[in-house]
Amino acid sequence: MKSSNNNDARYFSIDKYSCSVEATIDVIGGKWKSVIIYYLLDGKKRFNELKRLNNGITQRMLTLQLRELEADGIIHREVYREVPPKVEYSLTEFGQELRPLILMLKSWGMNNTEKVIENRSKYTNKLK
Amino acid sequence: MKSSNNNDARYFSIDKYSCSVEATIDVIGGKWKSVIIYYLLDGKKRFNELKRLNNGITQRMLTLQLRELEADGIIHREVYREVPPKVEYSLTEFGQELRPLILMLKSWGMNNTEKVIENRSKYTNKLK
DNA sequence: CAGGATCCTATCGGATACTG
DNA sequence: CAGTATCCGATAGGATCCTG
Repeated sequence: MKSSNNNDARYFSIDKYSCSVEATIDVIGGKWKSVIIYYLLDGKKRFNELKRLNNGITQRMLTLQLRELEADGIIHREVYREVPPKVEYSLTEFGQELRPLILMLKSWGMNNTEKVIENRSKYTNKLK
Repeated sequence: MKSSNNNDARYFSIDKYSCSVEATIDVIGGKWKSVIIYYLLDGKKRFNELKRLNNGITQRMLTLQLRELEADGIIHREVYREVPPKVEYSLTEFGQELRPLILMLKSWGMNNTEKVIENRSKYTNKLK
């Protein structure tokens, strides 16, 4: 979470969403969230583990995204009082309900990303 | 599209995506795209029609999002040479392949948005 | 190890005015 | 009607340094 003030756009009411598609995207959208959830589908992960899996994400962004997912009730954050510290992230039961959705995102991407890339370059060339 | 220069982040190769989930989100993510696609599921729509349906979207943003969806091969833009001008947007065959995904986004949102909102406010209060 | 705190830039996205 | 063009503030996101 960015801060605890109530101006945060994430804390508007349900009326904020004119379409429920938008609401779902608000939960799993953004550059990293759906990928984080994807990696949590097969079990809990530690902070640095997630950082390695999400190639290129910075500590700051990972922290922010994890906090938002936690706030939405999608993931659980378990802190072990040890030295050195150990924190494990896992999907909540509620978060598990995203499984079919995330798997479909994965599947669509595997089947169609190449075509998208190809379309984009064709379109760019057509503009010239 | 923002411009025709090749620095545009959208024109990186497939290697840009470390996970295919990320690639899919790049196509349907953002604040408006999935909603636009949702409204196109039941047939072609004109520009201002989409503008009205996407409550609050500005002309500028609608144009930008439509151009990107067109570049990715998701939608088709049909221009009628009339006065006043008439432009119709529709899903391509490729875009139709997103149907199950979009419907699942819609369905998840309908079933779970209230709980998300509730979780968020609980979380915020816990922080105080 | 798992972050918090700062600082900074780039992109997102809105407001307004104009046009073929 | 369906856009462009321009300006601007807000937010996303990265780099770096610090710490229990």
